[in-house]
Amino acid sequence: METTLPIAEIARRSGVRASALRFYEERGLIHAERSAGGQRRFARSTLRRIAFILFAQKIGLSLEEVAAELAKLPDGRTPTRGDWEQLSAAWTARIDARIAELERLREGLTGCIGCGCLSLTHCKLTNPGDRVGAKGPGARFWMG
Amino acid sequence: METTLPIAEIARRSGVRASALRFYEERGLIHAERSAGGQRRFARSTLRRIAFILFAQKIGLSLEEVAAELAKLPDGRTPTRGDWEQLSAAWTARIDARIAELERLREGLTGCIGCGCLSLTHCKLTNPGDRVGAKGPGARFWMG
DNA sequence: GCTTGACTTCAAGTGAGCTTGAATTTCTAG
DNA sequence: CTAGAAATTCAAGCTCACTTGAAGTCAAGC
Repeated sequence: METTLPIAEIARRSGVRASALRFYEERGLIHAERSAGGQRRFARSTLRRIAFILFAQKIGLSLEEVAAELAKLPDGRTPTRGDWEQLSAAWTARIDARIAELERLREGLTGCIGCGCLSLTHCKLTNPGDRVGAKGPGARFWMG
Repeated sequence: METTLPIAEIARRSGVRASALRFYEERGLIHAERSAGGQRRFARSTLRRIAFILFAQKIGLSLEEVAAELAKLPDGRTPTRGDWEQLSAAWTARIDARIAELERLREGLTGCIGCGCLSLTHCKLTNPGDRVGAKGPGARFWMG
């Protein structure tokens, strides 16, 4: 059983295109040994790293943020389950925050439709005379 | 009380930069009358339209999708509260779906860490011999 | 009338996250 | 050994959602 995998195999198993894998390597997100002829040879553990990247992207991290997270992994050894869990633990909060935001938006949608912004009747009452116009400049105060 | 507002005023009240407002107009998301000299004059109701755009973006719609939604509004008259509610009603489902996805991701994070992808111990048991590799090609089957 | 600031258009630039194409080299099966 | 599949690098291109800059016009106060 070979210990390393060529790029096409990693691409096939992860569902991530080879061009993207090269891009990730360039950005330092993954690493590959090289064959005698200079072709990439990925460790099996790279698959988990890629899974982590996809996961992180799904919950809204940029590649740069993912790189920062992955940089926290131990250098010498293959990461353990504990290593991964430590990395991902902090994300629960992030997911919760995003869920809370979406719930807030849904509230706005069914109720006031985003009080102070989208309502036609209610918010005219609470905000007579287009008072928001007097608040001065400020970026995107409607939505944060 | 003037019935229309210049671009800077709309920018100030909405928190959206003038360049973005011009961009939105170009894409047909908002509309402006023109002064004798060719300057944009926005109706007050444009503010609500912009709020709608920001709201839609927050829940993940592209500008193109927002344009499609806004195209459903009645042409002749200023949209009523009912018009807006009708537009935004369908989004509750979308928000719910996104929340459900995030909850699923959170599950994977605390439990198996995305079974079939991130676990080290458990998924080796349920998926011995790297079976995922035998499933053939397919894009991003890990995360959908 | 003049100055100043707000506004105009149009083209080009930005950044994230890749993809595509060209020219070339390496690997593998027969 | 050879054909052809798979890999390489490098530069350029793409989508989205804007921003920036240049060059010029409009509007309002003195």
